[in-house]
Amino acid sequence: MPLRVATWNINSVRLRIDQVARFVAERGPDVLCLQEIKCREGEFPVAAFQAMGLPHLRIAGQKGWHGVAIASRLPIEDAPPLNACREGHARCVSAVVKGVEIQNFYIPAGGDVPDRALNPKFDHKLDFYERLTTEFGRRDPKAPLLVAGDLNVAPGEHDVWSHKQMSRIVSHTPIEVEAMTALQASLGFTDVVRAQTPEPQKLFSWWSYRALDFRKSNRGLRLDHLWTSPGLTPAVTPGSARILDDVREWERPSDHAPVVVELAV
Amino acid sequence: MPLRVATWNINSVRLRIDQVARFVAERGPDVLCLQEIKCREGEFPVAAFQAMGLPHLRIAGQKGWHGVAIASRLPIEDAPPLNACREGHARCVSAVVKGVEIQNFYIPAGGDVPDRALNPKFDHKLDFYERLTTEFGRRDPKAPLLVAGDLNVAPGEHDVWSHKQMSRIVSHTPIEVEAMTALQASLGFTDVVRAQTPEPQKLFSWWSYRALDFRKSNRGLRLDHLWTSPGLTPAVTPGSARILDDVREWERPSDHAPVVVELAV
DNA sequence: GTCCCAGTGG
DNA sequence: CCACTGGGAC
Repeated sequence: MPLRVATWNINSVRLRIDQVARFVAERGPDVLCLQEIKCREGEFPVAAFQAMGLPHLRIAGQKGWHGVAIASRLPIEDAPPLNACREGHARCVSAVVKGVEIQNFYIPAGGDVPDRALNPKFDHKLDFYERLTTEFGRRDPKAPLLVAGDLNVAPGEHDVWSHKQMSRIVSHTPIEVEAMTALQASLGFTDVVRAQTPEPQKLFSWWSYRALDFRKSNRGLRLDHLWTSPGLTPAVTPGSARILDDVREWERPSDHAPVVVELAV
Repeated sequence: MPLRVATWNINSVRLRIDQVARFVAERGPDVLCLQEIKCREGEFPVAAFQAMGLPHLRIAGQKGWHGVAIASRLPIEDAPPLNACREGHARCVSAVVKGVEIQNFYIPAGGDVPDRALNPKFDHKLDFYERLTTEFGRRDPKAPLLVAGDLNVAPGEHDVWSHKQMSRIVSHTPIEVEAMTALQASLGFTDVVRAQTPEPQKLFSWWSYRALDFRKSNRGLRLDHLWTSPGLTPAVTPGSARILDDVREWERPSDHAPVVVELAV
Protein backbone atom coordinates (compact mmCIF):
# COMPACT_ATOMS: atom_id res chain seq x y z
CA MET A 1 0.00 0.00 0.00
CA PRO A 2 1.70 3.18 -1.16
CA LEU A 3 1.38 6.37 0.87
CA ARG A 4 -0.56 8.97 -1.12
CA VAL A 5 0.48 12.49 -0.28
CA ALA A 6 -1.16 15.65 -1.59
CA THR A 7 -0.43 19.37 -1.22
CA TRP A 8 -3.05 22.04 -1.86
CA ASN A 9 -3.25 25.76 -1.25
CA ILE A 10 -6.93 25.81 -0.32
CA ASN A 11 -7.44 29.59 0.09
CA SER A 12 -9.66 29.31 3.21
CA VAL A 13 -10.32 25.81 4.51
CA ARG A 14 -13.64 26.82 6.09
CA LEU A 15 -15.04 28.30 2.89
CA ARG A 16 -13.92 25.33 0.81
CA ILE A 17 -14.46 22.42 3.18
CA ASP A 18 -16.88 20.81 0.68
CA GLN A 19 -14.25 20.89 -2.06
CA VAL A 20 -11.73 19.32 0.34
CA ALA A 21 -14.24 16.54 1.15
CA ARG A 22 -14.85 15.94 -2.55
CA PHE A 23 -11.12 15.82 -3.27
CA VAL A 24 -10.52 13.36 -0.44
CA ALA A 25 -13.46 11.18 -1.54
CA GLU A 26 -12.36 11.11 -5.18
CA ARG A 27 -8.59 10.89 -4.75
CA GLY A 28 -8.13 9.18 -1.38
CA PRO A 29 -4.98 10.92 -0.14
CA ASP A 30 -3.45 9.44 3.00
CA VAL A 31 -1.80 12.71 3.89
CA LEU A 32 -3.10 16.14 2.85
CA CYS A 33 -0.87 19.20 3.25
CA LEU A 34 -2.86 22.42 3.17
CA GLN A 35 -1.77 26.04 2.87
CA GLU A 36 -3.69 29.29 3.37
CA ILE A 37 -6.18 27.72 5.73
CA LYS A 38 -6.90 31.31 6.88
CA CYS A 39 -8.13 30.43 10.36
CA ARG A 40 -6.93 29.94 13.90
CA GLU A 41 -6.28 26.42 15.13
CA GLY A 42 -9.56 26.48 17.13
CA GLU A 43 -11.52 27.47 14.02
CA PHE A 44 -10.23 24.58 11.90
CA PRO A 45 -13.09 22.23 10.79
CA VAL A 46 -11.82 19.25 12.77
CA ALA A 47 -15.10 17.28 12.62
CA ALA A 48 -15.21 17.47 8.82
CA PHE A 49 -11.69 16.01 8.58
CA GLN A 50 -12.64 13.21 10.97
CA ALA A 51 -15.66 12.49 8.78
CA MET A 52 -13.46 12.27 5.67
CA GLY A 53 -11.16 9.77 7.37
CA LEU A 54 -8.25 12.12 8.00
CA PRO A 55 -8.53 12.48 11.77
CA HIS A 56 -4.85 13.00 12.61
CA LEU A 57 -4.04 16.69 12.41
CA ARG A 58 -1.18 19.13 12.83
CA ILE A 59 -2.37 22.70 12.51
CA ALA A 60 -0.47 25.98 12.58
CA GLY A 61 -3.08 28.71 12.31
CA GLN A 62 -3.49 32.43 12.81
CA LYS A 63 -6.27 34.95 12.42
CA GLY A 64 -7.31 35.68 8.85
CA TRP A 65 -4.17 35.05 6.81
CA HIS A 66 -1.71 32.26 6.01
CA GLY A 67 -2.00 29.13 8.14
CA VAL A 68 -0.95 25.57 7.24
CA ALA A 69 -2.09 22.10 8.25
CA ILE A 70 -1.36 18.43 7.73
CA ALA A 71 -4.26 15.94 7.84
CA SER A 72 -3.51 12.23 7.89
CA ARG A 73 -5.35 8.90 7.72
CA LEU A 74 -2.54 7.31 9.77
CA PRO A 75 -1.25 8.47 13.13
CA ILE A 76 1.21 11.34 13.16
CA GLU A 77 4.40 11.57 15.18
CA ASP A 78 6.19 14.80 15.94
CA ALA A 79 8.74 16.11 13.47
CA PRO A 80 11.28 18.81 14.30
CA PRO A 81 9.51 22.17 13.92
CA LEU A 82 11.18 24.67 11.59
CA ASN A 83 11.16 28.34 12.37
CA ALA A 84 11.83 29.68 8.94
CA CYS A 85 9.46 32.66 9.26
CA ARG A 86 11.10 35.68 10.82
CA GLU A 87 7.74 37.47 11.00
CA GLY A 88 6.10 34.83 13.20
CA HIS A 89 3.47 33.94 10.58
CA ALA A 90 1.87 30.49 10.57
CA ARG A 91 3.75 29.23 7.52
CA CYS A 92 5.40 25.98 8.67
CA VAL A 93 3.96 22.74 9.96
CA SER A 94 5.50 19.28 10.13
CA ALA A 95 4.66 15.65 10.78
CA VAL A 96 6.13 12.17 10.62
CA VAL A 97 3.85 9.62 8.93
CA LYS A 98 4.99 6.02 8.35
CA GLY A 99 8.54 7.09 9.12
CA VAL A 100 8.52 9.89 6.52
CA GLU A 101 9.19 13.41 7.76
CA ILE A 102 6.86 15.86 6.06
CA GLN A 103 7.62 19.58 6.08
CA ASN A 104 4.74 21.70 4.78
CA PHE A 105 5.40 25.37 3.91
CA TYR A 106 3.52 28.40 2.75
CA ILE A 107 6.38 30.60 1.60
CA PRO A 108 5.61 34.35 1.37
CA ALA A 109 4.41 35.58 -2.03
CA GLY A 110 6.80 38.50 -1.81
CA GLY A 111 4.80 41.53 -2.94
CA ASP A 112 5.13 43.24 -6.30
CA VAL A 113 8.58 44.83 -6.42
CA PRO A 114 11.42 42.28 -6.84
CA ASP A 115 13.96 44.27 -4.82
CA ARG A 116 15.10 43.31 -1.30
CA ALA A 117 16.03 46.88 -0.40
CA LEU A 118 12.77 48.43 -1.57
CA ASN A 119 10.28 45.71 -0.67
CA PRO A 120 10.36 44.11 2.80
CA LYS A 121 8.00 41.35 1.64
CA PHE A 122 10.44 40.32 -1.08
CA ASP A 123 13.26 40.40 1.47
CA HIS A 124 11.18 38.23 3.78
CA LYS A 125 10.60 35.69 1.00
CA LEU A 126 14.32 35.38 0.25
CA ASP A 127 15.15 35.25 3.96
CA PHE A 128 12.67 32.38 4.32
CA TYR A 129 14.44 30.50 1.51
CA GLU A 130 17.84 31.17 3.08
CA ARG A 131 16.76 29.88 6.49
CA LEU A 132 15.39 26.70 4.96
CA THR A 133 18.57 26.24 2.91
CA THR A 134 20.70 26.50 6.05
CA GLU A 135 18.42 24.13 7.95
CA PHE A 136 18.22 21.41 5.31
CA GLY A 137 21.96 21.72 4.64
CA ARG A 138 22.47 20.23 8.11
CA ARG A 139 20.24 17.23 7.52
CA ASP A 140 21.15 13.66 6.61
CA PRO A 141 20.33 13.12 2.91
CA LYS A 142 19.64 9.45 3.58
CA ALA A 143 16.69 10.19 5.90
CA PRO A 144 13.26 10.06 4.22
CA LEU A 145 12.01 13.66 4.03
CA LEU A 146 9.26 15.23 1.92
CA VAL A 147 8.99 18.97 1.38
CA ALA A 148 5.46 20.03 0.38
CA GLY A 149 3.77 23.32 -0.10
CA ASP A 150 3.14 26.54 -1.91
CA LEU A 151 6.72 27.65 -2.36
CA ASN A 152 5.60 30.68 -4.41
CA VAL A 153 8.33 30.27 -7.02
CA ALA A 154 7.91 28.81 -10.50
CA PRO A 155 11.50 27.81 -11.23
CA GLY A 156 11.69 26.66 -14.83
CA GLU A 157 10.92 28.41 -18.06
CA HIS A 158 8.26 25.78 -18.68
CA ASP A 159 6.74 26.35 -15.22
CA VAL A 160 5.31 29.70 -16.38
CA TRP A 161 3.06 30.67 -19.24
CA SER A 162 5.68 33.11 -20.57
CA HIS A 163 9.28 33.00 -19.44
CA LYS A 164 9.98 36.30 -21.14
CA GLN A 165 7.01 38.16 -19.64
CA MET A 166 7.46 36.66 -16.18
CA SER A 167 11.21 37.14 -15.69
CA ARG A 168 10.70 40.56 -14.10
CA ILE A 169 7.59 39.45 -12.19
CA VAL A 170 7.79 38.18 -8.59
CA SER A 171 7.63 34.34 -8.50
CA HIS A 172 9.87 33.88 -11.55
CA THR A 173 12.71 36.42 -11.18
CA PRO A 174 16.29 35.10 -11.45
CA ILE A 175 17.03 35.85 -7.78
CA GLU A 176 14.04 33.78 -6.63
CA VAL A 177 14.86 30.91 -8.98
CA GLU A 178 18.40 31.00 -7.60
CA ALA A 179 17.08 30.88 -4.02
CA MET A 180 14.88 27.90 -4.85
CA THR A 181 17.75 26.14 -6.68
CA ALA A 182 19.98 26.64 -3.64
CA LEU A 183 17.32 25.18 -1.36
CA GLN A 184 16.88 22.20 -3.65
CA ALA A 185 20.64 21.65 -3.73
CA SER A 186 20.99 21.87 0.05
CA LEU A 187 19.92 18.28 0.54
CA GLY A 188 19.76 17.13 -3.07
CA PHE A 189 15.94 17.21 -3.26
CA THR A 190 14.10 15.82 -6.27
CA ASP A 191 11.22 17.87 -7.70
CA VAL A 192 9.00 14.82 -8.28
CA VAL A 193 6.43 16.35 -10.63
CA ARG A 194 8.98 17.83 -13.01
CA ALA A 195 11.12 14.67 -12.78
CA GLN A 196 8.19 12.66 -14.13
CA THR A 197 7.11 15.24 -16.72
CA PRO A 198 10.26 16.56 -18.43
CA GLU A 199 10.53 19.89 -20.17
CA PRO A 200 9.44 21.36 -22.50
CA GLN A 201 6.04 20.10 -21.23
CA LYS A 202 4.40 23.06 -19.48
CA LEU A 203 3.23 22.49 -15.90
CA PHE A 204 1.11 24.92 -13.88
CA SER A 205 -0.52 24.58 -10.44
CA TRP A 206 -1.96 28.10 -10.08
CA TRP A 207 -4.11 30.31 -12.28
CA SER A 208 -5.29 33.81 -11.27
CA TYR A 209 -8.93 34.32 -10.38
CA ARG A 210 -8.85 37.37 -12.65
CA ALA A 211 -8.87 35.39 -15.88
CA LEU A 212 -12.33 35.06 -17.38
CA ASP A 213 -11.58 31.52 -18.57
CA PHE A 214 -8.37 30.17 -17.05
CA ARG A 215 -8.28 27.25 -19.52
CA LYS A 216 -8.49 29.55 -22.50
CA SER A 217 -5.91 32.14 -21.45
CA ASN A 218 -3.88 29.48 -19.53
CA ARG A 219 -1.64 32.05 -17.88
CA GLY A 220 -0.58 29.68 -15.11
CA LEU A 221 2.43 29.21 -12.86
CA ARG A 222 3.83 26.16 -11.08
CA LEU A 223 4.07 27.43 -7.52
CA ASP A 224 3.13 24.24 -5.61
CA HIS A 225 5.73 21.56 -5.14
CA LEU A 226 6.59 18.15 -3.73
CA TRP A 227 10.25 17.44 -3.18
CA THR A 228 11.82 14.19 -1.95
CA SER A 229 15.15 13.83 -0.14
CA PRO A 230 17.73 11.42 -1.66
CA GLY A 231 16.71 8.87 0.99
CA LEU A 232 13.04 9.08 -0.08
CA THR A 233 13.36 9.52 -3.85
CA PRO A 234 13.66 5.77 -4.59
CA ALA A 235 10.26 5.26 -2.95
CA VAL A 236 8.44 7.51 -5.44
CA THR A 237 5.99 5.48 -7.52
CA PRO A 238 6.73 6.07 -11.22
CA GLY A 239 3.97 8.03 -12.93
CA SER A 240 2.25 8.98 -9.67
CA ALA A 241 3.40 12.60 -9.38
CA ARG A 242 0.74 14.84 -10.91
CA ILE A 243 -0.92 18.22 -10.77
CA LEU A 244 -4.70 17.71 -10.64
CA ASP A 245 -5.63 20.73 -12.69
CA ASP A 246 -9.25 19.54 -13.18
CA VAL A 247 -9.88 20.61 -9.58
CA ARG A 248 -9.29 24.23 -10.65
CA GLU A 249 -12.51 23.90 -12.72
CA TRP A 250 -14.74 22.94 -9.79
CA GLU A 251 -17.39 25.27 -8.38
CA ARG A 252 -15.94 28.13 -6.32
CA PRO A 253 -12.41 26.74 -6.62
CA SER A 254 -9.19 27.65 -4.95
CA ASP A 255 -6.88 29.43 -7.36
CA HIS A 256 -4.39 26.55 -6.77
CA ALA A 257 -4.71 22.94 -7.92
CA PRO A 258 -3.63 20.02 -5.72
CA VAL A 259 -0.36 18.21 -6.41
CA VAL A 260 -0.06 14.50 -5.57
CA VAL A 261 2.53 11.74 -5.32
CA GLU A 262 2.62 8.11 -4.16
CA LEU A 263 5.45 6.77 -2.00
CA ALA A 264 6.19 3.08 -1.52
CA VAL A 265 7.00 3.22 2.17
CA MET B 1 -59.21 38.09 -11.73
CA PRO B 2 -58.10 39.82 -8.56
CA LEU B 3 -54.86 41.79 -8.47
CA ARG B 4 -52.40 40.10 -6.14
CA VAL B 5 -50.02 42.55 -4.51
CA ALA B 6 -47.07 41.66 -2.31
CA THR B 7 -44.53 43.68 -0.34
CA TRP B 8 -41.19 42.25 0.76
CA ASN B 9 -38.05 43.71 2.26
CA ILE B 10 -35.63 41.48 0.37
CA ASN B 11 -32.32 42.62 1.98
CA SER B 12 -30.35 42.60 -1.30
CA VAL B 13 -32.25 41.64 -4.44
CA ARG B 14 -29.12 40.36 -6.18
CA LEU B 15 -28.15 38.04 -3.35
CA ARG B 16 -31.69 36.70 -3.04
CA ILE B 17 -32.89 36.62 -6.64
CA ASP B 18 -33.50 32.84 -6.39
CA GLN B 19 -35.76 33.31 -3.37
CA VAL B 20 -37.66 36.03 -5.25
CA ALA B 21 -38.13 33.65 -8.21
CA ARG B 22 -39.35 30.90 -5.89
CA PHE B 23 -41.77 33.27 -4.19
CA VAL B 24 -43.15 34.47 -7.52
CA ALA B 25 -43.48 30.90 -8.83
CA GLU B 26 -45.26 29.66 -5.71
CA ARG B 27 -47.44 32.67 -4.92
CA GLY B 28 -48.00 34.31 -8.29
CA PRO B 29 -48.08 37.99 -7.27
CA ASP B 30 -49.14 40.39 -10.02
CA VAL B 31 -47.31 43.25 -8.35
CA LEU B 32 -44.27 42.86 -6.11
CA CYS B 33 -43.06 45.80 -4.02
CA LEU B 34 -39.47 45.35 -2.84
CA GLN B 35 -37.43 47.24 -0.28
CA GLU B 36 -33.71 47.19 0.48
CA ILE B 37 -32.78 46.10 -3.01
CA LYS B 38 -29.25 47.42 -2.19
CA CYS B 39 -28.21 48.14 -5.74
CA ARG B 40 -28.20 50.85 -8.36
CA GLU B 41 -30.91 50.85 -11.02
CA GLY B 42 -28.41 49.53 -13.60
CA GLU B 43 -27.46 46.64 -11.30
CA PHE B 44 -31.05 45.43 -10.82
CA PRO B 45 -31.54 41.86 -12.18
CA VAL B 46 -33.95 42.91 -14.93
CA ALA B 47 -33.65 39.68 -16.95
CA ALA B 48 -34.57 37.54 -13.95
CA PHE B 49 -37.75 39.56 -13.42
CA GLN B 50 -38.62 39.22 -17.10
CA ALA B 51 -38.13 35.47 -16.80
CA MET B 52 -40.49 35.31 -13.82
CA GLY B 53 -43.20 37.14 -15.70
CA LEU B 54 -42.87 40.50 -13.96
CA PRO B 55 -41.30 42.51 -16.77
CA HIS B 56 -42.74 45.93 -15.93
CA LEU B 57 -40.43 47.70 -13.49
CA ARG B 58 -40.06 50.89 -11.55
CA ILE B 59 -36.74 51.06 -9.73
CA ALA B 60 -35.29 53.66 -7.38
CA GLY B 61 -31.80 52.46 -6.53
CA GLN B 62 -28.56 53.70 -5.04
CA LYS B 63 -25.17 52.23 -4.26
CA GLY B 64 -25.10 49.68 -1.48
CA TRP B 65 -27.97 50.75 0.77
CA HIS B 66 -31.72 51.16 0.71
CA GLY B 67 -33.35 51.07 -2.73
CA VAL B 68 -36.94 50.16 -3.64
CA ALA B 69 -38.64 48.68 -6.68
CA ILE B 70 -42.03 47.69 -8.06
CA ALA B 71 -42.24 44.72 -10.45
CA SER B 72 -45.51 44.05 -12.28
CA ARG B 73 -47.05 41.43 -14.54
CA LEU B 74 -49.25 44.15 -16.08
CA PRO B 75 -48.09 47.41 -17.65
CA ILE B 76 -47.27 50.25 -15.29
CA GLU B 77 -48.29 53.85 -15.68
CA ASP B 78 -46.62 56.75 -13.91
CA ALA B 79 -47.81 57.75 -10.46
CA PRO B 80 -46.93 61.03 -8.78
CA PRO B 81 -43.46 60.62 -7.25
CA LEU B 82 -43.19 61.41 -3.55
CA ASN B 83 -40.12 63.07 -2.15
CA ALA B 84 -40.52 62.14 1.49
CA CYS B 85 -36.79 61.53 2.07
CA ARG B 86 -34.96 64.67 3.06
CA GLU B 87 -31.59 62.84 2.80
CA GLY B 88 -32.02 61.95 -0.86
CA HIS B 89 -32.01 58.19 -0.21
CA ALA B 90 -33.76 55.81 -2.60
CA ARG B 91 -36.72 55.08 -0.34
CA CYS B 92 -39.79 55.87 -2.44
CA VAL B 93 -41.07 54.41 -5.69
CA SER B 94 -44.54 54.50 -7.21
CA ALA B 95 -46.65 52.99 -9.97
CA VAL B 96 -50.20 52.84 -11.27
CA VAL B 97 -51.36 49.31 -12.10
CA LYS B 98 -54.93 48.59 -13.25
CA GLY B 99 -55.91 52.08 -12.08
CA VAL B 100 -54.54 51.55 -8.56
CA GLU B 101 -51.86 53.95 -7.39
CA ILE B 102 -49.16 52.07 -5.49
CA GLN B 103 -46.74 53.91 -3.22
CA ASN B 104 -43.89 51.74 -2.01
CA PHE B 105 -41.71 52.99 0.88
CA TYR B 106 -38.66 51.95 2.83
CA ILE B 107 -38.95 54.20 5.86
CA PRO B 108 -35.71 54.78 7.83
CA ALA B 109 -35.09 52.38 10.72
CA GLY B 110 -34.17 55.31 12.94
CA GLY B 111 -31.06 54.18 14.81
CA ASP B 112 -30.93 53.13 18.45
CA VAL B 113 -31.71 56.20 20.55
CA PRO B 114 -35.40 57.25 20.40
CA ASP B 115 -34.72 60.97 20.76
CA ARG B 116 -35.04 63.46 17.90
CA ALA B 117 -32.56 65.88 19.44
CA LEU B 118 -29.87 63.31 20.12
CA ASN B 119 -30.27 61.01 17.14
CA PRO B 120 -30.49 62.48 13.62
CA LYS B 121 -31.62 59.12 12.24
CA PHE B 122 -34.61 59.07 14.55
CA ASP B 123 -35.39 62.67 13.56
CA HIS B 124 -35.17 61.64 9.91
CA LYS B 125 -37.62 58.79 10.49
CA LEU B 126 -40.21 61.07 12.10
CA ASP B 127 -39.64 63.73 9.43
CA PHE B 128 -40.31 61.09 6.80
CA TYR B 129 -43.62 60.23 8.50
CA GLU B 130 -44.56 63.89 8.76
CA ARG B 131 -43.90 64.55 5.08
CA LEU B 132 -46.02 61.57 4.07
CA THR B 133 -48.81 62.66 6.43
CA THR B 134 -48.87 66.12 4.85
CA GLU B 135 -48.82 64.66 1.34
CA PHE B 136 -51.61 62.12 1.82
CA GLY B 137 -53.69 64.68 3.74
CA ARG B 138 -54.05 66.49 0.40
CA ARG B 139 -55.25 63.44 -1.50
CA ASP B 140 -58.78 62.42 -2.46
CA PRO B 141 -59.87 59.55 -0.17
CA LYS B 142 -62.06 58.14 -2.93
CA ALA B 143 -59.13 57.48 -5.27
CA PRO B 144 -57.79 53.91 -5.15
CA LEU B 145 -54.40 54.07 -3.45
CA LEU B 146 -52.26 51.35 -1.87
CA VAL B 147 -49.40 52.10 0.52
CA ALA B 148 -46.90 49.26 0.72
CA GLY B 149 -43.56 48.80 2.34
CA ASP B 150 -41.26 48.43 5.27
CA LEU B 151 -42.60 51.24 7.42
CA ASN B 152 -40.24 50.27 10.28
CA VAL B 153 -42.92 50.74 12.95
CA ALA B 154 -44.84 47.98 14.71
CA PRO B 155 -47.87 49.94 15.90
CA GLY B 156 -49.95 47.67 18.11
CA GLU B 157 -49.14 45.86 21.30
CA HIS B 158 -49.84 42.61 19.46
CA ASP B 159 -47.50 43.61 16.61
CA VAL B 160 -44.48 43.03 18.87
CA TRP B 161 -43.32 40.05 20.88
CA SER B 162 -43.33 42.10 24.09
CA HIS B 163 -45.11 45.41 24.32
CA LYS B 164 -43.48 46.10 27.67
CA GLN B 165 -39.91 45.33 26.55
CA MET B 166 -40.30 47.10 23.22
CA SER B 167 -41.90 50.38 24.33
CA ARG B 168 -38.52 52.04 24.81
CA ILE B 169 -37.00 50.38 21.71
CA VAL B 170 -37.01 52.13 18.33
CA SER B 171 -39.84 50.77 16.10
CA HIS B 172 -42.39 50.60 18.93
CA THR B 173 -41.92 53.81 20.94
CA PRO B 174 -45.06 55.90 21.59
CA ILE B 175 -43.79 58.79 19.43
CA GLU B 176 -43.34 56.46 16.44
CA VAL B 177 -46.71 54.79 16.95
CA GLU B 178 -48.23 58.26 17.09
CA ALA B 179 -46.50 59.24 13.83
CA MET B 180 -47.78 56.10 12.14
CA THR B 181 -51.29 56.63 13.51
CA ALA B 182 -51.28 60.20 12.17
CA LEU B 183 -50.19 58.96 8.74
CA GLN B 184 -52.91 56.34 8.72
CA ALA B 185 -55.52 58.96 9.72
CA SER B 186 -54.38 61.42 7.03
CA LEU B 187 -56.39 59.67 4.34
CA GLY B 188 -58.25 57.12 6.45
CA PHE B 189 -56.09 54.16 5.40
CA THR B 190 -57.02 50.61 6.35
CA ASP B 191 -54.25 48.32 7.64
CA VAL B 192 -55.51 45.30 5.70
CA VAL B 193 -53.59 42.54 7.51
CA ARG B 194 -54.62 43.66 10.98
CA ALA B 195 -58.19 44.32 9.77
CA GLN B 196 -58.46 40.67 8.76
CA THR B 197 -56.64 39.26 11.81
CA PRO B 198 -57.94 41.11 14.86
CA GLU B 199 -56.07 41.49 18.11
CA PRO B 200 -55.03 39.84 20.37
CA GLN B 201 -53.70 37.56 17.59
CA LYS B 202 -49.96 38.34 17.32
CA LEU B 203 -48.65 39.27 13.87
CA PHE B 204 -44.97 39.62 12.96
CA SER B 205 -43.28 40.21 9.59
CA TRP B 206 -39.67 40.53 10.78
CA TRP B 207 -37.41 38.43 12.99
CA SER B 208 -33.78 39.30 13.76
CA TYR B 209 -31.05 37.22 12.19
CA ARG B 210 -29.46 37.13 15.63
CA ALA B 211 -31.91 34.56 17.00
CA LEU B 212 -30.64 31.00 16.83
CA ASP B 213 -34.12 29.68 16.05
CA PHE B 214 -36.54 32.47 15.18
CA ARG B 215 -39.55 30.16 15.51
CA LYS B 216 -38.55 29.11 18.99
CA SER B 217 -37.75 32.53 20.45
CA ASN B 218 -40.34 34.23 18.18
CA ARG B 219 -39.18 37.72 19.04
CA GLY B 220 -40.77 39.26 15.97
CA LEU B 221 -42.12 42.66 14.94
CA ARG B 222 -44.74 43.67 12.36
CA LEU B 223 -42.82 46.27 10.39
CA ASP B 224 -44.14 45.56 6.88
CA HIS B 225 -47.53 46.87 5.89
CA LEU B 226 -50.19 47.14 3.20
CA TRP B 227 -52.68 49.99 3.60
CA THR B 228 -55.70 50.77 1.39
CA SER B 229 -57.30 54.16 0.88
CA PRO B 230 -61.08 54.45 1.57
CA GLY B 231 -61.64 54.29 -2.20
CA LEU B 232 -59.72 51.00 -2.44
CA THR B 233 -60.70 49.26 0.80
CA PRO B 234 -63.97 47.81 -0.58
CA ALA B 235 -61.93 45.98 -3.23
CA VAL B 236 -59.93 43.97 -0.69
CA THR B 237 -60.72 40.25 -0.98
CA PRO B 238 -61.79 38.95 2.44
CA GLY B 239 -59.25 36.57 3.93
CA SER B 240 -56.57 37.43 1.37
CA ALA B 241 -54.36 39.68 3.51
CA ARG B 242 -51.58 37.60 5.05
CA ILE B 243 -48.01 37.56 6.22
CA LEU B 244 -46.21 34.60 4.62
CA ASP B 245 -43.97 33.78 7.55
CA ASP B 246 -42.97 30.37 6.09
CA VAL B 247 -40.72 32.27 3.70
CA ARG B 248 -38.62 33.36 6.70
CA GLU B 249 -37.64 29.66 7.06
CA TRP B 250 -36.24 29.30 3.54
CA GLU B 251 -32.53 28.89 2.85
CA ARG B 252 -30.53 32.11 3.28
CA PRO B 253 -33.69 34.10 3.93
CA SER B 254 -34.33 37.79 4.20
CA ASP B 255 -35.01 38.79 7.80
CA HIS B 256 -38.43 40.01 6.60
CA ALA B 257 -41.37 37.91 5.39
CA PRO B 258 -43.56 38.96 2.44
CA VAL B 259 -47.02 40.44 3.05
CA VAL B 260 -49.78 39.85 0.47
CA VAL B 261 -53.30 41.00 -0.38
CA GLU B 262 -55.78 40.50 -3.24
CA LEU B 263 -57.74 43.37 -4.71
CA ALA B 264 -60.86 42.96 -6.86
CA VAL B 265 -60.07 45.69 -9.37
C1' DG C 1 -11.71 37.66 -8.74
C1' DT C 2 -11.91 36.16 -4.47
C1' DC C 3 -10.46 36.05 -0.03
C1' DC C 4 -9.50 38.30 4.47
C1' DC C 5 -10.11 42.70 7.79
C1' DA C 6 -12.52 46.39 10.49
C1' DG C 7 -16.36 49.28 10.55
C1' DT C 8 -21.41 50.60 9.95
C1' DG C 9 -26.13 49.46 9.65
C1' DG C 10 -30.10 46.68 10.75
C1' DC D 1 -26.52 37.16 12.53
C1' DC D 2 -26.24 39.16 7.89
C1' DA D 3 -24.83 42.40 4.15
C1' DC D 4 -23.03 46.33 2.79
C1' DT D 5 -18.26 49.66 2.51
C1' DG D 6 -13.50 50.21 1.44
C1' DG D 7 -8.71 48.55 1.97
C1' DG D 8 -5.05 44.95 1.50
C1' DA D 9 -3.30 40.79 -0.34
C1' DC D 10 -2.46 37.48 -3.88
